[in-house]
Amino acid sequence: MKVRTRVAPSPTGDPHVGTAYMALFCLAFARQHGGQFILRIEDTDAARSTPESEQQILDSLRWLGLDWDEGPDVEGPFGPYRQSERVAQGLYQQYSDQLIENGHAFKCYCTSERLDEMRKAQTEKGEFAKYDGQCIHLSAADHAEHLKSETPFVVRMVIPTQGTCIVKDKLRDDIEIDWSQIDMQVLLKSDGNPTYHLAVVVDDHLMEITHIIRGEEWINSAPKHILLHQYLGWDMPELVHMPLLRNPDKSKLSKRKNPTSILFYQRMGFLPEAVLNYLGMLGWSMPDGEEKFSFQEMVDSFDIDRISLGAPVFDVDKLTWLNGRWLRESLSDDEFADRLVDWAYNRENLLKVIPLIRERVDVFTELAGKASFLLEGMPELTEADLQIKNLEPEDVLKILQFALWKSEALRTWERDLLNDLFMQLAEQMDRKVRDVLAPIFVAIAGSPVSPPLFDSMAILGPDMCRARLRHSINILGGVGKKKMKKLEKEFNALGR
RNA sequence: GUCCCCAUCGUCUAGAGGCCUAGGACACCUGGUUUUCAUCCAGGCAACAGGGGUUCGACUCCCCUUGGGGAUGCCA
Repeated sequence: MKVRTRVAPSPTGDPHVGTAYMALFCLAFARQHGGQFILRIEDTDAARSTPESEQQILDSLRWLGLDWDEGPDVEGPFGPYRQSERVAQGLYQQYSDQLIENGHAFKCYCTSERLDEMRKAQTEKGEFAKYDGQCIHLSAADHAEHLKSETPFVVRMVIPTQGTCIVKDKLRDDIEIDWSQIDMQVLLKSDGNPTYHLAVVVDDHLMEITHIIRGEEWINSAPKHILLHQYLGWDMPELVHMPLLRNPDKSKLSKRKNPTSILFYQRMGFLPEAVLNYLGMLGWSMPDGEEKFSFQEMVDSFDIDRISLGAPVFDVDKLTWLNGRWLRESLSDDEFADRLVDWAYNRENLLKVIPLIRERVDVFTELAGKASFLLEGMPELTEADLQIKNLEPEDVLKILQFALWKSEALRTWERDLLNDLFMQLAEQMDRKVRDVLAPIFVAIAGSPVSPPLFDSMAILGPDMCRARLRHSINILGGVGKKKMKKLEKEFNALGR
């Protein structure tokens, strides 16, 4: 059997290190067995998917060297590799129809209001919230009537009313999940797009995926996937559920608490081989215990049974140490110079910076000091640096937190949009623009005197800016749980 | 609430019943090398969540408790 693995990110935000983590193990496993690794774009959520995000995912996985054998930009025999294009071919519709025909799925006309109420009532009774099956009993006449009145509908899958599903996972004992705990999953949304559950099953089968390596968060939906394979008469691929990367507080790694974007680590000046090495040592180890290893070395000694199931905390300190080793031990001076130029010390990057700096210098020697913040990581700040004229320390903290939230909501990171965003914030907070911007200047530029803020932020990019805002918030002692709730309330009251 | 997964130093991990007085690494502390700093070297601190079994013998196997996490969407 030829091994084929896949990673299937949805292009709905920044390229996540979790995606790279899964891709790394998929690739390592595939390479170890002389198999193939496929990149598939799961853009069935029309409202949230963007082409920019897709491009970033492609770029950052490629930056890491996680090259795919087939994907949206690499021709392959099982294309297209973008689900939206597969939707256009009517691929999922066809299987959805087949499932309905065979009595494995049904059309459901229930409104979201009714479903909300139903779930609420079930939860209150201490039950597992799931669809109550109302539309499963509809007669042919009922369906005809709905068809005539063009009632929007979804397609749901039929779930056994009793018994247990056994989920086989290569890394753990058999998992038993009662069918009563499985909802009659929507397969086709009312807009005609498939949900993840239908799309993943159809595509994995059609693309001849043999091993599904994915996050632990999917264990509970595995029964749906197994059942769909049965309904369609297909063989189920082998399952490997990887542990989830965690924040220092052990919750699932999230951008609210940590920089999660691969772009951030690139921007911070990490080497791709070090990042990959670090991801590889989370949940996996070399047989001889060596911590520094290249991807090829990982493949050469790869053994899926050496994956440990405890949830690893993503520790930037250790990544930094490892990156230092790569820098010192694996690069010649020549290569070091080349990498540095590739990274940021190049003409293209300089041309972004010069327009902001040239008016502010008289001789070249002044340049480094004024532009350094654009090439640095976290600015070195103390609490004293964040004492701002006209503002109480509480206000500074609040402004920074609000700025962070505002910036998290921003979809496209551009100068003018940033400008609008913070003008709006000042207005909503009923404060002078200058006062609101002052702490943000310090947090971003490391000094109250700096080139224009929004241009600088645009150059630094969203991840670096968010990280710096968070950095300053932490310097001020951070925001406790209680205070966070209060601030959140206040923030939401600002309106949009 | 219900279901599922997981559990070794603060963090990443080694450990497949006796090799464990639990090993390595990051972080931290101490000392050495270095004009300084960094690197490097040497050393130190620090863990088997708790309770029951099984066994001649449990970090390792089983059960319970606790803790953490996840799922519970017309998001993936």
